[in-house]
Order: sequence, then C-alpha cells, then structure tokens
Amino acid sequence: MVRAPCCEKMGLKRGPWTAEEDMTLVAHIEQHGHSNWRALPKQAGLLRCGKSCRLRWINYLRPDIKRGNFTSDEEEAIIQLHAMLGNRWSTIAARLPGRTDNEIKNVWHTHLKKRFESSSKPSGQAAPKRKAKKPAVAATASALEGPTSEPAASSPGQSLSMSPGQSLSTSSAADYSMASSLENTGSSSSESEEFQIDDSFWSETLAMSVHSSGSGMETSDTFGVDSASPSSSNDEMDFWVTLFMQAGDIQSLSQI
DNA sequence: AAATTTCGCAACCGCTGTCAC
DNA sequence: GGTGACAGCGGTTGCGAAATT
Repeated sequence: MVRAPCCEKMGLKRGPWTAEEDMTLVAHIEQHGHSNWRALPKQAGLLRCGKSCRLRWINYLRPDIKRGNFTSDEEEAIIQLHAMLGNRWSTIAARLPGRTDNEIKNVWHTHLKKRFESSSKPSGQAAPKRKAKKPAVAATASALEGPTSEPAASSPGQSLSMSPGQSLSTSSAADYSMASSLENTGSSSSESEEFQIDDSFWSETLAMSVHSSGSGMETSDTFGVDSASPSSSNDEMDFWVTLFMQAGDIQSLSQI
C-alpha cells in the first residue's frame, strides 16, 4: 500500500520543541482534545506535523506522566515484563503508570539491557562506567517552566504526578495499587544499589492479574491506561499478558 | 584546562494495524 | 473485498551534557 508521507515536509518545523510550542499544544488539547492528530497542528497554529504533536504530548506533555528517576522496583518490573513480552514497550508502559513507552525503551537500551545481559553472564559485573548525570528530563523540563505550563507541575523528582481525578481517571484501582506498590518501596535507585524487589510487589501484581481475568477476558479495564485508545489489540495483549503471568504463577506453584 | 569519549534523552522515520468509505 | 487515511508502535539517530583522559 502506498502511503503519503505523514506530513508535508515543506514549512513544517522539526527538532526540539520550544516552551511556546508546548504551551500552545497543551492549551489546545486541554480545550479541544486530540481527536484528530493530523488536523490538530493546523487548528492549534503549530508548524508541526500531527505525528510530532502526538509524540510530544504522549511522551512529555501529558499531565499524568511521572517524571524523575526510575525506582529499582520499576526497573525490575521492566526487566521482568520485557522477559515476558519482549520489545512491546507500549504494553510494558501500560503496566507502569506514568511511564511512557519511549522512556522505558530508553531506560532499557541505556542501562537495563546491559545490566540484564551482564547479570545473565556467570561472572557478570554490572559496573557502570558513569553515574547518572541528572534527574531524568531535567534539561527539557526546565524549558517548560512557564506561567501556563501545566506539565511543568510534573517536575523532576516528583514522585507521582498523577492524581485520582486526573487524566488517569479511567485507570483502575489496580493501576493505583501497582503504582503505590512501586512508590512505597521508595527512593530512587542509586546505581550501586542492587535492585531487589519486594516479594509483595509481584504477588500483588500477579494476584491482580489473575483476579482480573477471573471473569473472562475483561482485562482491559484493569490495565488500560489510556481509555482513549480504541485498540482492541490492547485487550488481546492484556489477555496474553495475563496468560503469561498466570503461566508464570502456575509454574512457580508447580515448583513448590 | 582542553580535548575526547561516552552516555542519556528527545525526536524522527518507517512500518503495521485499524477503521471508514 | 479493496483502498486510502489515520493512529500507534518500535527502531534508530542526533545532539547536548557529563565523565574521562
């Protein structure tokens, strides 16, 4: 199938977003929503293609995005989920409230992958050559600190930017319990810290997935983060995730 | 202190899936 | 059923900043 380019290259801006562009986009989405990404930049008066606007919103401007370093529990969760799901970053992201697929993908490729690979080797030494240089996204986040910049509220170091009445209102209690489970273990991970996961985290996580699948395949409610996404493949993926999780649970039970 | 190397992150590109006509 | 438009996803890249030499 031949497709037109996602946007006309002529006259459209590329590269890093400015604070003004961010504010324009946020203001427009808050007012009109984002039912049509392709038309949105024109309506908002942005010289960007819809794809770029969507990406910026999803990965950075959404109010429910959790900023700051990944906790060791989150990192462990990513490793576990990646082992089950492979490079299905969006699916993994759906299990980590407030984290984006892009962010998770970056974290994986930058250090989790190395850590995972080195830990899978017999004499592996996960010795990072460098320490983390700064809180995640601090650089660009500062550009957002403006009068109307709602997302600036999600500043680096903030532990959990979403609130129950916010955009995640469609998220289930399970998401929140997972989030709090992740949060409760507290502090951001230091590189020297061995990542260890509280047993209760996985038992909770597995329990909730088993519970949610108890009445069939109604898992989308439980895990869905973005209710706006109409994709039925999400439901299907949830089904498989649940299945994987159950399988893991069953295996672990059978080993007892 | 300067040059070089390495890392982390934001953004882009191209492909696929879904939906409407 | 075929086609085109759109949204979404995953891989990749470019660049700025930090660490190292």
